[in-house]
Amino acid sequence: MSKENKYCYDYPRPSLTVDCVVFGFDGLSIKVLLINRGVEPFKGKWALPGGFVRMEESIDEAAARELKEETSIHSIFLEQLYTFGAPERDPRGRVVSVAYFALINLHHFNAMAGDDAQKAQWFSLQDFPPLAFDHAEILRMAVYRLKGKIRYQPIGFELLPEKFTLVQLQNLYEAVLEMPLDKRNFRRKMLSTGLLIELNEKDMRSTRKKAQLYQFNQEKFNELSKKGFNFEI
Amino acid sequence: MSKENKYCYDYPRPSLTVDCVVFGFDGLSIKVLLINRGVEPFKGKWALPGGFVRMEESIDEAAARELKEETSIHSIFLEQLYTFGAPERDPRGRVVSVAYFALINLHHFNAMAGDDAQKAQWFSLQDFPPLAFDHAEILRMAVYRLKGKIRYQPIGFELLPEKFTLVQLQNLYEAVLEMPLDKRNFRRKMLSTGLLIELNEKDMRSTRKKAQLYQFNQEKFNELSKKGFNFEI
DNA sequence: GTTAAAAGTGTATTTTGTACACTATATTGT
DNA sequence: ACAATATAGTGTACAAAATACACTTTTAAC
Repeated sequence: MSKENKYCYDYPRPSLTVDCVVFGFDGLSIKVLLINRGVEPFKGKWALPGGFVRMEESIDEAAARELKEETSIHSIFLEQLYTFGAPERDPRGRVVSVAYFALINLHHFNAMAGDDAQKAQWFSLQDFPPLAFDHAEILRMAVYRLKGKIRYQPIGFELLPEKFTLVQLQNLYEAVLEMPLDKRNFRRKMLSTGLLIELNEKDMRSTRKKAQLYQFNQEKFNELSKKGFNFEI
Repeated sequence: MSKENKYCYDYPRPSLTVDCVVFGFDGLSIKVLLINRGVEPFKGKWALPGGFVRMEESIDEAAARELKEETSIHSIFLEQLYTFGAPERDPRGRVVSVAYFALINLHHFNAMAGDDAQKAQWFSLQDFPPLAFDHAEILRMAVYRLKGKIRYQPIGFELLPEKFTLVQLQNLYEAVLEMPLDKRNFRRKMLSTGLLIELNEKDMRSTRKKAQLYQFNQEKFNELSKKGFNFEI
């Protein structure tokens, strides 16, 4: 059981895995990253990146490690979602899985993963293949969490490049919430949080009018959070 | 690993436990139910009720079973909170624990548990003993969840008897949120949800003016929830 | 019947949310 | 060079919700 085995109870026990729901945003819609399984069970099927938790690592560490091993993704927003433990969820036997919820911006992903992760592919949330195990249920819960959380935590910025325009930010919110938002009201509300740094630059990618660039003010958010400030959009 | 062992991977694996944070309300303050441990490690210390997950049961079932075994409590509000998996959280070795979050009203508890659960005791959240393992951290997260959730989900009713007065309900909210609330605003807001059934009875326990009794309208809440209604206090 | 304890009630003000349409700027095409 | 076009950016009126605030009613105890 462990080096310090004073009170060992050797009950039969479930295996423990982690599974990561990684969301990305391409400017138009939210995508989820799936892996084509190379081994049985569900060989050839699409699944969430994940794997077994090792004895010496925390489950947070296991999630980060598996994500890196399977997709080359590292150093991104990653938090625990929910633990799935129905007895028959895995045909290999009793496997309990701690699901994680991750956000990445696709430019960051392309830089990091490159052609490294051939088995990984982004899928639209409106149109994705059948998933292995109970991963469809995990994905459903992750989408629900994302929709809920983006309204009261400034996590949307994790899905955008460091410098972004208000139009990009609004497109992101509209994609996540699956509803149109009023441009003027959205801008007023977002700017009134005081969490956007207005940069001395314009967005050079546009072929039309250049948009103002902003950056998320993480320090200010941390500071305000301590004082009980609540982000709400 | 299991009867159907086609793809068995026999990695060393963590043990899996469940721990339940049970909250009760005595009319004045929120209490948490703790168990005095009869066995090592932490023998004689106070801990959250919980125990090992069995091979054939889901983790939800394990939480309900352990709660019943250790405190005689059954059929109460019980939902998953978070999974704790730091490698050194248990001196017995690698033990990952799925924490649950439960609400019960104390009259219900007394009827159910009676003198059965001598080892169990209610403690104030302001003044509780040192806890075994990382249970203080689990409790901290449960309190945080309770405070957050009571504002956007009608879970407070789980802590009250079936029939309650608005004064009782307000006292509960004030105890959970640790802040005074305005009586008239609270009543208006609560009644405007349409989720309270006004009963044709008065509270007979008071020796002064009798208060109107209400009951939570679960069916109406279910119905409204389907239509995207949001409870908010 | 006076007192005391607890329940119950309404309004004015401030803040926040919502609905809504045009102007400004930079590039493209002629 | 100028007209057309695509995108960014801007303000106000109205409705709804949150907040602040103090007295009256009821019932039992004495």
